[in-house]
Amino acid sequence: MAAPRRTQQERSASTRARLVDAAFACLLDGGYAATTLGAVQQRAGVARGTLLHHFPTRTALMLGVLDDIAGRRLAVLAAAPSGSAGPADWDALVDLVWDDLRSPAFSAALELWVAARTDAELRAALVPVQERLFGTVHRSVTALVGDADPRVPTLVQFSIDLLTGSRLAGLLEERAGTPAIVERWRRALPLLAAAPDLL
Amino acid sequence: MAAPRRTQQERSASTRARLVDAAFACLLDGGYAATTLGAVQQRAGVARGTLLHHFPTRTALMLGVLDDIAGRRLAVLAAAPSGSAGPADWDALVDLVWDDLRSPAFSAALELWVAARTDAELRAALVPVQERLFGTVHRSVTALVGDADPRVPTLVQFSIDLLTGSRLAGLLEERAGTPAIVERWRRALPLLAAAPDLL
DNA sequence: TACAAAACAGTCCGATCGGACGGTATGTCG
DNA sequence: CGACATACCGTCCGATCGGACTGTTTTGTA
Repeated sequence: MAAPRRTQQERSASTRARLVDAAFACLLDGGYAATTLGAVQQRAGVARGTLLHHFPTRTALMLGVLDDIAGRRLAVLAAAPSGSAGPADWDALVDLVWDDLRSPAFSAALELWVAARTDAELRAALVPVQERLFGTVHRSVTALVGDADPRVPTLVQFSIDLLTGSRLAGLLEERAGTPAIVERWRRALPLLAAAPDLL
Repeated sequence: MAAPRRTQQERSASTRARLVDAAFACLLDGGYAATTLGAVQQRAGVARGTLLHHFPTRTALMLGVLDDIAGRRLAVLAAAPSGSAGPADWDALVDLVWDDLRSPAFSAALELWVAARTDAELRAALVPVQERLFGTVHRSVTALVGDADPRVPTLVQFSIDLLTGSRLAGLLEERAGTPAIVERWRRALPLLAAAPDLL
């Protein structure tokens, strides 16, 4: 063993991380239903009892994954360059959102999301996270573009929703036209930003 | 019994329909995982053997539901008024898509969709249906708007994707700002349609 | 009216699920 | 160093899953 001495906190955190990572991986390539205690346990190289020690129920494990995903997405946003005070950088906005949507985290989050629709406990935990995430995304992305214009929030929401829908349509199989759509939306954004009579 | 005489085909079709409806309902309020043979059987008021007689496997049952959903959505599109040759009716486009997205069929389809990401057999059956559906939606909706302008397909795709993303965000809990976003997109569409330099 | 086929019914089975539990090793602190 | 807490481990259990199976009723045909 290369780790001769580790504090309890280190041991615990390390195992927890391994479990969350394993669950995330299971979620990604097997979906919510296939993310069973056995599969996660095996993937993490950990005994059954260990898993249930850190996460007393399956839902608790899912919430752990959720926190992890949310944390990572928030970290990405925090690392994004905040408003350069220059002209609204719509390209950067599209890049930021689009990259996020194409990350594995989105697929895993989608699994949890859809599962939460019919699982009260999961939904109860997911809704606040979602709101916090939406709020932060919106704030972070608005900072990228500037908020002098009252139309900015609307255009940001347009972009998020449009790209999300686009990503969802390409979930099963890459849609041929998607890159073109994203590219055209890039060009459409400044037009709308300049349009005088858009509320 | 009010049905004194029914041909085999009628009986069979009726039971099949009951099974599909029951599976659809299960999918809707329990999700994919909770749509078990037992639940469907019980909901349809049918014995186990009957279910497996009509649908030899669970996946076959899901494919039955898929066909049903696809058929209904296609029927709605077929019933939509085709191009009145008047000026592009963007409002009708938004209505058509938005109504479809808010129907229960969308939630059920989403369950199948997400499940298909990690289920090869389901995906193999879903991808062609999806393409046919997308194509028909696009064609039907384009007919509603007219295709004189080469920018129309892009704007149609923009609308579908944007509304889809908006709907997804409101899946767990109605997002407060969603109606406003839809309303603003209604106003944005003609602006983009009139913009000269949008490819 | 006799009979084959198809719809329908109910029971059974191996596999697997989430989770409970008691026991062991490993850090932590008086 | 000894008592304690916490991380880790492996086995067991009731419930439930998908689906195989055999028998019964209903229907169309000869």
